[in-house]
Amino acid sequence: MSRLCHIYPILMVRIDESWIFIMMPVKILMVEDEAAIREMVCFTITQAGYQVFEAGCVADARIAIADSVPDLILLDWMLPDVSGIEYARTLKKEEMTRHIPIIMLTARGDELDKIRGLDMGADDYITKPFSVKELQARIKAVLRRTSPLLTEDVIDIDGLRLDISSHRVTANDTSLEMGPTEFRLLHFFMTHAERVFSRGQLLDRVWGGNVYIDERTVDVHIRRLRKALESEHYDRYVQTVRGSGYRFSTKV
Amino acid sequence: MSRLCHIYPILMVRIDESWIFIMMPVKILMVEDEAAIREMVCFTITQAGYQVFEAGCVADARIAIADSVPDLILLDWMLPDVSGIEYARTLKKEEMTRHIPIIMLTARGDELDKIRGLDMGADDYITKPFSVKELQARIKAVLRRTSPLLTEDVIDIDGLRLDISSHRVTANDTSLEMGPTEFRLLHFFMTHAERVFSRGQLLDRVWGGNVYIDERTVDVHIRRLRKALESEHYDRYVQTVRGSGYRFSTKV
DNA sequence: GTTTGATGTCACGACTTTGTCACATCTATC
DNA sequence: GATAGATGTGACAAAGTCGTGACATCAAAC
Repeated sequence: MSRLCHIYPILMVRIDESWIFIMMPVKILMVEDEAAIREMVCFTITQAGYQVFEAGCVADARIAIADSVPDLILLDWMLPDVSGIEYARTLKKEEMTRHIPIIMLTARGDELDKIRGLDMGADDYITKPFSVKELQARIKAVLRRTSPLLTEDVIDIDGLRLDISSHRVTANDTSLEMGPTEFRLLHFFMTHAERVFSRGQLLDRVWGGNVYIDERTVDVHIRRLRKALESEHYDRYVQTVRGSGYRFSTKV
Repeated sequence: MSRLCHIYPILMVRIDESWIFIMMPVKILMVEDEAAIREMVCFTITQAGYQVFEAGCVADARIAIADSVPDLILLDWMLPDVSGIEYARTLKKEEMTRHIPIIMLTARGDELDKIRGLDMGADDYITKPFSVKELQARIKAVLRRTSPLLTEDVIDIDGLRLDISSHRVTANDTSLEMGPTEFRLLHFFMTHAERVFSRGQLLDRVWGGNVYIDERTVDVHIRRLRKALESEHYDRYVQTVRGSGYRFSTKV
């Protein structure tokens, strides 16, 4: 049990006396300088079953994202170094981060219209102070709108079907055999299709982070995944992006 | 009585002067903050032969579900922390819980349409106050509709037949001998086919939970079950999913 | 009291998975 | 086309996972 937690991306949430385990958790990055709000938000979204990591300023956020791409960013608009608005624009322009949904946190309601007017590409806005319920609701709504596959039990992309509850991968009704790591890797790819991930980011999201593994190991597992998919010619979906990493894509 | 209830998922129900034993009871989680209603519903559905566990709020419900996945959830729509509607939506999106049928409890009839309009994925609705018989009927109906095998007395999957009342397993009219634990294990598998269960989950559902047993014991009983099934070549339905657990499946 | 059958634990061996490495192949650039 | 850097590929040892038979214990039945 403890071993699993180290090796696999399982989130353990302690609530009172018992532990909850979450497979392949959704990662949320919170960028906020006020420690009090950070703590409150952190608690809230951990309770809701997400994995959170925090940054107090844009510089820290950049470092955090380089290590691990989040599935959603909560971004305060007043930050010590760069304004949240500017940073959101930057994120939406860069290839690596443009797909990540952003929820902006604003201090007062009357700023909301001003910020909205600036249109820096955020997917939703929430004004402080907000209730726990409101935040959870907005996170869920944004994730459902922008990344519907994240919470699906059966993911079917162009005939390649991954079923989590029966732990099976089928291609045009042919069952495909693969190891646990390849299964997790494919799951991550299918829930994050059309996006490029570096080896380090894949190690973080598929292997669970905090693991010191040679990045070239990812290459080998990519190879094994391709081998598992090649009998039904789905290996062409696992694409190499030279100099950057890998991508799962149905195009080309 | 107390020992039986702890070690095995056997429910003892007293009717008049005699005890009735129910194998592998259906687990129902009730989420409701009013203690009076909770008590009444608890009594009602225990009488009907189900096993109930209660939660006063959504936070408690989460803990309860993490320990043991129920077969049905009775969900009040007004709860202290998160509204029942929101929680129902959450449950229906997460892979672990999406297949669990939900019956919503509403305080007054005139709210019913409003709630129904929100369509949070509940399988049925019932308005307070309700009669004992009505609740029992709806539970039965929902279970029959969503998990037909759970309420069956005889389950037949591809020639493998399990008869609960006569406590017998036959394969193509050949009687198969197995121990009580293997029988319960097979029953659980056949009512939850095509899904992978970890050793911990099997211990919880087949052994009755709250028991500190070495997880490897599950392996041994899987072995005994396979041995019992192998004469008629049904052992191939009991499949190992490396790194995850076991699955009962007619495929491959 | 003895027998019988069921059950949980253990030890051993077979098998699978996994990270690393060495070498082959490819690609961009000069 | 020569070069350097990046990626693909097969092999391997170590670690992990699972199957299997044996055994001690316990409770019920005789």
